[in-house]
Amino acid sequence: MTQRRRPTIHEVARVAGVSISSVSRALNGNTSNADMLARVNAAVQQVGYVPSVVAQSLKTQHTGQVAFAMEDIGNAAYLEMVRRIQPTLRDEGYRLLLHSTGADVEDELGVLASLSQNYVDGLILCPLRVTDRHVEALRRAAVPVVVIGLLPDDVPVDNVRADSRVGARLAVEHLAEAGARRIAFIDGPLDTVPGRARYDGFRAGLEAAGLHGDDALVRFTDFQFEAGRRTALELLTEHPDVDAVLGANDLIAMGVLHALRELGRDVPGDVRVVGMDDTPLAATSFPALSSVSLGSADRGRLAAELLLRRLDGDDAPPERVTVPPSLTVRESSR
Amino acid sequence: MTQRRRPTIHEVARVAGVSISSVSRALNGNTSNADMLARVNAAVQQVGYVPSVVAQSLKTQHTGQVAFAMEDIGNAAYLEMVRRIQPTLRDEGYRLLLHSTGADVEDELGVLASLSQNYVDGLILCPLRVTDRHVEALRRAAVPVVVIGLLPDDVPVDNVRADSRVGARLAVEHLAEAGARRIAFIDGPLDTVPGRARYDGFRAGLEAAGLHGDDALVRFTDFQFEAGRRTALELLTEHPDVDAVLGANDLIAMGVLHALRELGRDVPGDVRVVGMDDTPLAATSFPALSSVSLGSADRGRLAAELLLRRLDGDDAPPERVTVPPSLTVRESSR
DNA sequence: TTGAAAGCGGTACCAG
DNA sequence: CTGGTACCGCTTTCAA
Repeated sequence: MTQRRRPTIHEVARVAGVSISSVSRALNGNTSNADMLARVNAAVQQVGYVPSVVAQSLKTQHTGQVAFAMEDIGNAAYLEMVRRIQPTLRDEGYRLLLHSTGADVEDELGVLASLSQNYVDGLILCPLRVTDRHVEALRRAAVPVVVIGLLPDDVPVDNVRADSRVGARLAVEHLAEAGARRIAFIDGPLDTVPGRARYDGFRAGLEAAGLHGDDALVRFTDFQFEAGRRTALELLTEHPDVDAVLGANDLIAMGVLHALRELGRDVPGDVRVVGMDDTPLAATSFPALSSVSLGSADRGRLAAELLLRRLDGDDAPPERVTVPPSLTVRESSR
Repeated sequence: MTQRRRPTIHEVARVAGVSISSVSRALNGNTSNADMLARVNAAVQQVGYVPSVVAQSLKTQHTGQVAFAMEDIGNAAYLEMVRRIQPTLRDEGYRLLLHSTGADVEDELGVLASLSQNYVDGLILCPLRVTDRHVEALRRAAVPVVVIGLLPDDVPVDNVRADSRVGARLAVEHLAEAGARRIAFIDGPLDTVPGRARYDGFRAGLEAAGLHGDDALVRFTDFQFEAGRRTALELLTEHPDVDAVLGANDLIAMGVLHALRELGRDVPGDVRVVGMDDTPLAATSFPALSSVSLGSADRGRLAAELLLRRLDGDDAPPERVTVPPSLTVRESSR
C-alpha cells in the first residue's frame, strides 16, 4: 500500500510536453488538434492521472453532489424514494449524500443551514414537521431545495406531494363499497406532516363516501408495528362493532392484522383492513394486505427531476407537483 | 431568491480589520487573543460567513466524506447497515455517500476506480461478487476501503464478515432438534458472496447436526419473495416428505410460507420454516418467522469503526472481524 | 491553437 | 501574535 501522491495535471503536462492548459482542454473536449489529444491521452494513461473533483469543484463552484434528507431511511416510504432518487441523479452525473435526521427537528434545520458550506449543489428534503423556522431556513437556503411533503403555499421552493386526501378516500370508498359502516382509523402522530395529511384525508374520505365519522374510532400512535397492534387491540375491544380499519401505514396495518388474529376475528370476513404506502410488507403478509400507494417511488423520481432542472439553471417559478395515489386491493379487504 | 455570492474569508477579514490568516486561525481555535476572537466572530456574524468545505478539502486533502457501496439499498440487510453506518460516521464528522450498484459488477469496479477522484476519504464496500478484478482494484484503491463480506485472505484491506456457517448451523441444529429430518434449503445465486457462504454454511450445518444432506433438497434462485414462493412450490411438490425449509433470506422464507399455505400444509405442524437476516418482515409475518440474524447492523457499525480508525491514521495491518450470528425462534419453527 | 497567469477559498509557513 | 504569501489542483481568460 505505497501511498504515492496522486499525479496532478502538471505531471501529465510534463510527460506530454505541453502546458497544463492544453491538458485541461484536451480532457474537457476543447481541442481540435488530434495530435495534441493523442499525446495528452497517452500521458494520462502513462501516469495514471485522474482529475481531482475537489479542485474542479472549487474552480467551477459546482460539486456534482446532491443531498437527500429524511427522518429515517429505515422507513419504507423514504426507502422507495432513495431507490429512485439515486439512479435519477446518477444518470446526470450527480452523487447522492444521505442525511438521516432521526426525527430531530434541530437536525433538519442543521442540514438546511449546512447547505451554506456548499458541499452539495442541491437538496431534497422530506421534513417530518414544517415549522416557521423551516420556512425561514428554506427561504434563505444557499442552494436549490425540493421539498417532498406538504408545504405552505408561499414558500418559494419546488414541492412534490402525495395526495393523502384522495388516497384515504380511495381506501374509505373501497371499504364502504364492500359494506363497511364502522370504519376505524389508526393514524401516526397528528403533529407530523404525514400524520396530519392522512387524518384530513380520512375525514374527507368518510364524507365523500357519505359516511358518518365517529371520533372514537380514530386513534393516534406511532407509525410502527407494535404501536399499531396495541392500539388496535384497545380500539377493537372498546368498539367490537368496527367492521373495517384503515392503518396510516403498512406497519400499523400489519399490527392491526395481528391484533385481529389475537382477538379471533376473521380478516376480511369480520373486519377488513387496508394499509398505506403499499410496501413489500403488504404483498407478503397473510392475508395479503390491501394498501394505498402514495407513490413514494414517483415522488422521489419527480423530486430528483425537479432538482435537476434547477441545477440546470432553470429559474422558472417554484413548481408544485402532486402525485396521484392508487389502491391495490388484496385479500385483507376483498 | 437573490443569489448573492457567498461571503469569503476575505470579506470577514476586511470587516474585522484583520488579515485572512488571523480569521482562519480564530475560526480554527488557534488564537489566544480574546479580542481578536471577538472581532472575528462579530465579523463572521455580520457578513454571515460559512467556510467553504470545498476549499478546505482542496487545501487539507481531506473531504470529510465516506461512501457506502452495495447492490441495492432496498435489501433489508444493507439497509440495516446504512442505518448504523450513517450515525457512526456522522458522530465523527463524516458525511455519507450512497452508491447503489444494482448488481452490476462493472459498476462496483467503477466505484472502486472512481476513488481516485478523491471525492471521499474512504469507502465501505459490500460486493455481491469478488472477482480477480475486484482484488486488483482493492489493492490499488486510492483511499482506505473496508469490505463487508467474504474476501480472499491475501487482500490487504479491513474486512468485516458474517458467519454464515455458524448461522446456518444454528438454524439446522434448531430444526433437527425440533425433529426435522428432511431439511430443504432455498438459496440465492451460488455465484454471489452471500449465496455461496450460506450454501457452505448449510452443508456444514447438516454435517454438524449429523444429518445426511440431499442435493435434491437444495435449490438456487433469486433472493426474492416470488422466487422463493415459486421455488418452494416446486420443491415441496416434488418432495412432499420435506419437513423443514431454510430460506437464505427472509424474503425467500416468506415465499416459502406462502407456498406452504397454498399447498395446505401447516406451519410449523407439517413443515417448519426458518429465514435469514432477521428483518422486520420476520417479526410481522404470520406465523411469525424464525430467523437467523447475521448481524447486519453490527457489521455496518464495525465497518464504519474500522474505517474511522484508518482515517485517523492507523496503519496497523488489515484487520478481519467476524460477527457472530444469532437465531431468533418464533412460531414458524416452534 | 497554444501557453502564461489569474484566480476559486481556504490553510499554514515564515518573517517581523 | 500577526500579516504576507505560497500553494492545494484545476479552469479559463488573455496574448502571442
